[in-house]
Amino acid sequence: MPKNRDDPAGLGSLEEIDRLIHEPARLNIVAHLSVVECADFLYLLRQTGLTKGNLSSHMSRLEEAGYIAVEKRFVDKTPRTLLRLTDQGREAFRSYRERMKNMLDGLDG
Amino acid sequence: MPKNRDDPAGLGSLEEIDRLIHEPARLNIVAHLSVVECADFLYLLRQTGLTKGNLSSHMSRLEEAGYIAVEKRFVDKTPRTLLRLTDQGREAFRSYRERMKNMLDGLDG
DNA sequence: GTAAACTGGTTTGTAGCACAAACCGGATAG
DNA sequence: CTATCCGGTTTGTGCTACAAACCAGTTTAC
Repeated sequence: MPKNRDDPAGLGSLEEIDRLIHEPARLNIVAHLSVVECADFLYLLRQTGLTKGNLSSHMSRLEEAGYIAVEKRFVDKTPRTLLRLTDQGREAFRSYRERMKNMLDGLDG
Repeated sequence: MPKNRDDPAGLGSLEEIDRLIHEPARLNIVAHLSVVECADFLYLLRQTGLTKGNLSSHMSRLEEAGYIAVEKRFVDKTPRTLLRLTDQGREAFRSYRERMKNMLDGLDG
């Protein structure tokens, strides 16, 4: 790993951190999606512990960024919103984890 | 590691994330301090790439939280500000890293 | 001298954002 | 008909990260 005189802690990667993913609420959402492939609004609501409004707005932000795809359907007359990570979102998350891990690993011998 | 039916991704720890440390600018500062034990303002300014105002205000927040100790001295008629992690700050950072690592490790098999 | 520029920061103003409360359309219950 | 629940969205607000402006003191130029 590159860790030279000007970057003794190997922390250069911190400057390029993706804040859209770094935010805990969204990190929570994205991490859950990364493991289940597809989840509905209510499932994420329970798992993340977010409020509905919060989940909704973070969902919108992730969608605008192209990190998740949102599909709204009706099942038995009631709406159901399905979320899934896009390839772009999956890659962004992979990259985020890599950076973060590099930083954390670089610190404790 | 506890990873039960209600927390399939082992993400419970995200709810207790220390936002004071999680913020990239401060994570940057704290991580640097964790590795050098003691640094002055100008060194951190260069290493972190923050502006002076930014570094100053984050420094204040970390100090108020008791995470760092700030010592202001005069050296050759010019002011010098030294920062170092307190035991509390060191422990908070250790805990942060642990949570973060657990989460990241729990995701990629 | 004294004015101008530099040094080592701090304070101030503002734009953005996370959060929860209030809201909303539709389905179901009484 | 009214009320209540379901599955969310929109709105209001308080916080905060950020950089620009500022400031006390020091060195340099003249």
